[in-house]
Amino acid sequence: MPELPEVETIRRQLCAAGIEGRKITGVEINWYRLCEPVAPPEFSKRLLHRTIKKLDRHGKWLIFQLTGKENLLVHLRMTGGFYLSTGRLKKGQHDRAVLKLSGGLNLHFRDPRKFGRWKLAAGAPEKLGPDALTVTKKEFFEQFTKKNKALKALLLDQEFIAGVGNIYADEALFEAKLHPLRKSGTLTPTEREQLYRAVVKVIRAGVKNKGTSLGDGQGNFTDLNGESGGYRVKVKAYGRAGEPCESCGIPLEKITVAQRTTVFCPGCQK
DNA sequence: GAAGACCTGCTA
DNA sequence: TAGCAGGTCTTC
Repeated sequence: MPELPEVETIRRQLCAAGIEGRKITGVEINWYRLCEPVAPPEFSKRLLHRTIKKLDRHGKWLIFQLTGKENLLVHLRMTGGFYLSTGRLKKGQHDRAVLKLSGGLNLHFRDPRKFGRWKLAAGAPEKLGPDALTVTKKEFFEQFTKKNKALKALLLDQEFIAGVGNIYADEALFEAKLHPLRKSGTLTPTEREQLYRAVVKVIRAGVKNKGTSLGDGQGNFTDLNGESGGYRVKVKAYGRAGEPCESCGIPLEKITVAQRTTVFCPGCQK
């Protein structure tokens, strides 16, 4: 279920666990559609004996920078996640792949819904806008001139900003007091700035709280240690249709925008 | 745009 | 049992 903050949390924890600098000494792929652009046997062969130089991230993509010409790009999609084990390999029920690393560390990729994807590519993922965690106001405004569509659809568009998903899109629009169906081309400069600040604010809050801050108890995101976070800040819009807006008291409404469930306050968001 | 496809597990 | 899920791609 990861959006940018969840992916960033996993990245930081894998780095802290010392994944960088380790060599891939074994590869097991248990789901034939996991990898692109080649089938598991060839994919495994290309990963074997490479060293993870650095673990990077852009938007929702994890980028394993490897020695050699190709990098391993991982997208967790809806239910993907990593965890580590040591010693003799014991596979979990939903493990779709495992990388054995030097020093006896095993990196498991768990993904119940099998939506996650591993890619081998020369560079970074394509067709991504600026990363939502580090985007500058200037970049954000530049992106704005390129598209005119409903704000909710715009925020979910990874070519516009990389990393924002359904929860953080709703939270950012609530924070900015902007209606999800409002066309991006109608925003005043002040409103564009409000939206920029809101996006950065909710994404940073998510990262700070280890990606769990916006869970409302229903979410099942767990970090590397299987923890869902010791404290959480309640979401203000996502998943709260029918509840009173914490700002004006009017019940929040649920609509569908860009095929995604969208919750907003008809009183506050214009 | 909208709808379907990809998948499984959880909740109502 | 039906409906829903925090993502993205393909095809009208």
